[in-house]
Amino acid sequence: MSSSESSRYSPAEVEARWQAEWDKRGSFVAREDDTKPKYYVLEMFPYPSGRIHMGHVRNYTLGDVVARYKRAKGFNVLHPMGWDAFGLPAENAAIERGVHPAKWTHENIAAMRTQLKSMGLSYDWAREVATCDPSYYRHEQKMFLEFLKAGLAYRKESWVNWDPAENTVLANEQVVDGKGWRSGVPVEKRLLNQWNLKITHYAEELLSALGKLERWPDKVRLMQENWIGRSEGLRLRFPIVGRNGETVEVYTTRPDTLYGASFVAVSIDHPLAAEAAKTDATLVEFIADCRHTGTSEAAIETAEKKGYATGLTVTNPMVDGQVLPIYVANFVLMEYGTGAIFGCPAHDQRDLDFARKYKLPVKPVVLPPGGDPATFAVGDTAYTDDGTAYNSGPLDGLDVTRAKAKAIDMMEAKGTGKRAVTWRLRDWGVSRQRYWGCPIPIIHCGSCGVVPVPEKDLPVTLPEDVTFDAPGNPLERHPTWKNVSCPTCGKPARRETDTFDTFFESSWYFARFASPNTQDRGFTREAAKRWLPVDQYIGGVEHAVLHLLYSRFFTRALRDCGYLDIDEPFAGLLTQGMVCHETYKNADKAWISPDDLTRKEGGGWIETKTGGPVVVGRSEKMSKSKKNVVDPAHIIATYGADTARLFMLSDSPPERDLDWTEAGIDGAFRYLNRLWRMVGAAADTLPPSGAPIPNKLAPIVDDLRRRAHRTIADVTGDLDRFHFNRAVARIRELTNAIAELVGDEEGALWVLREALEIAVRLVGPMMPHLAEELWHTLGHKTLLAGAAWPVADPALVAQDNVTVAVQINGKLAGTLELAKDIDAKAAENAALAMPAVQSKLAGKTPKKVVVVPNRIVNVVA
RNA sequence: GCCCCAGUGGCGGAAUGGUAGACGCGGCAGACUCAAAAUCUGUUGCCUGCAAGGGCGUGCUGGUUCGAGUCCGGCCUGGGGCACCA
Repeated sequence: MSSSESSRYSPAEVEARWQAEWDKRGSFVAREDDTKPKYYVLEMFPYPSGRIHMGHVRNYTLGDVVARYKRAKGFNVLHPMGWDAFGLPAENAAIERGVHPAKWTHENIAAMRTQLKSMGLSYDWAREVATCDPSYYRHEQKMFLEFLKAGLAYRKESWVNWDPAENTVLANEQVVDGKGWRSGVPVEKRLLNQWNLKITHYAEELLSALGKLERWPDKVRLMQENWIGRSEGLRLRFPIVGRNGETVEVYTTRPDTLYGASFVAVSIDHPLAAEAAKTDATLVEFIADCRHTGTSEAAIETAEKKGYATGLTVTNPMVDGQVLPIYVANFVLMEYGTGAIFGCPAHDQRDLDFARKYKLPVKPVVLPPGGDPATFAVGDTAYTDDGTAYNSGPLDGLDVTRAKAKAIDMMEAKGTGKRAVTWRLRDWGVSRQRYWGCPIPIIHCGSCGVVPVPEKDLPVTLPEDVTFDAPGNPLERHPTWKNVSCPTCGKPARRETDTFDTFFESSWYFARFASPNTQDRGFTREAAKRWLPVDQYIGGVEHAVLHLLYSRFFTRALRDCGYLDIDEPFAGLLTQGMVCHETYKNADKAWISPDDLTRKEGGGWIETKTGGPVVVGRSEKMSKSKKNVVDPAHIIATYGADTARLFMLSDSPPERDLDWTEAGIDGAFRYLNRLWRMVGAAADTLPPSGAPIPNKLAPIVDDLRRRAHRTIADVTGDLDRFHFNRAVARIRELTNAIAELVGDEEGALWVLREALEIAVRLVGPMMPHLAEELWHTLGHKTLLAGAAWPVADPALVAQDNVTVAVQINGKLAGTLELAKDIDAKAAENAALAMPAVQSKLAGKTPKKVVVVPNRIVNVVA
């Protein structure tokens, strides 16, 4: 090899070569080998949009480091990849470009598969699945029928979120700030017949099991806890005056404030409101008016609290003889609690606003600590904190907690109320009025009603001859597809034309991967038992309550239907941060791409095209709209996958946002080349391993070996805790130490081999192609991808001496080299003997000396 | 409004209550070169001093401690989640 050739590393050639080699040897095929402990690492599978983006690169790099590391540590690793292939972009492509969603999706999958393969990710591609494949979705049709039998799926007419841009229903989880999570268009309320999954059946379990998910981020657990939203309180019936036995049932978490009640309010959707409206035209108008108000954050924020007095009254079951008016109010939600509340203005801000507006009494019944019962009054701010009940008959003198308990006991004893737990979580509406999704296996018959498609007729596949030239669901207007005969009575019937929410597919794919693709069988219970739960799941935090909650629910539903034997799908969860990039605007305040910039002399940027000024904005998540996207394909083509991978790992901890910078990628590339040159230069001159070491070199050898083994210990610990950025730093330190010795003539030769090999092996999970290449440069004939993780020699990791800091009154005065585990008195004496300490003490006797073994001596003067 | 998280050099970030700033980026100086690129070496928290050294430093402010970036209280700023949830 000539020197000009050897001074340049060619990522494209080297990476392709090793990818082919791994592929040929089946290095990453998951085996049903029970002699090793299993480890299932999974990254959230992508939607096949057509090209990978930097978020994918980060996600899959993190997963691949874990997979390769665990493989080397002796685990039997399952690391699969697939495609979340149903969804709206495919249909939009069909509408805009006339390409069939299936064709568009499959082409995208092919393109993205090639891109992922160019990253050198250690997937078992034999287990690849695409959720739009009937061999995949037939199983979820079966699951749905099982859910139906088990009472976990039901059809119900209800007010749902309608996205007018996408012409479909959305689940509550898919509405963000009152807007569709993808379209960004305000959702409307529509009354529709929808299929629902009974996630609320598992509300208690989904909440309590969060405590057991020790390897999940607290943040995600907290978000799920808030989303599930458990509250304890009282359901209480208020008898309606003049209507024998009729009552309004309310839900409250503050039964201790019943003596301060001044009104009852019901939702505009409450049956009582509907009934009252029959004879009251003004109320009809009021209700219609309320429906107009949007559900967006801004609309709710500015919407007035409005009420309409029905003229009806109730008696307060807690307070003898008290009569309260019933209002219909725009702020009471039919979907939460009972759709009716009682208002205690003194101790609830919203009730207070309402009471002031409609001139209702405000009577305080909870006295703040130290408050004077004779003078305490509520002004514009309700008192919602703890205190002592007063003006409350039998509750007087009790604190809030005790008063609540007593009030509930009293109402239960009276038979008019019941202790109750209420959840914020609603059932999951899964019907979507779209084509590119899994058909819901149901037939509607005029005589038999809702009839499940018999199992022998599964899968119900999508028709291919559909048109997208009109708005609405193509399945609905297909000439023949929906016409079938009823499986029960044989009469003409109609197929369900809704499809499942695409979160349905991603709620069980992790289980699908447990079985090989060799047959069309979904997954077997045995295979699931072998591999599940996923040991480490990695993906974006944006799914904290969507996908992650649905999957936890699905796992329980599948467990109860006999598919699985576990409760939780993901034992460990790592939520990665976003990949960000600086943003730029030109003189017209339009976003411009970093590709359209030219560096100005003396710093700063100008717009290449116009030469105009550029304003640099803050770093934000890469997005097309802000034009701050960097295409991974260009980076990989220019620098290679290893450089991109190293950069993804080295600058930020995985859970934090990562700033993409040109300088950072250059730095990663520089390091890759440095390591490559270092090993290349050494390889020819290295003595054979095991050759005897000349005595005069022994101290150098000893020192570097200690550093190398220390690095093994540190990097191993860092990888175990996903501290990838620190692991990279430790490896760089080792290579720096090696580099210092390279100049040190013969010394280098004898110490290099072991240290270099260690560096190469440690960097293997991060830069697998380079490491494999260097492993072979160092003379190995086997693959590094199949090699065991290095083990630190405890004798070399142990230290004889330690550096101890010496402080005077907590301020650093100097350091001491002391034998490890030296006794405290000796350490104290050594510290007191230091000139710096002596001069500071100026002859005085220290008041106290604190000795922390092997760490610090603090002299208190 | 409620809940949560984070504030450390010019920048990304390191630091089981024990030497703040590892590692990298950027900067500066130098070597190599006709020159540049690449590479290598040194240096780089701030102030002060010729120097040895000294002083100040982890958003602000109190506290606990021999010792606080780290623990506790209050505040400020930024980010995230939830939001008529009774």
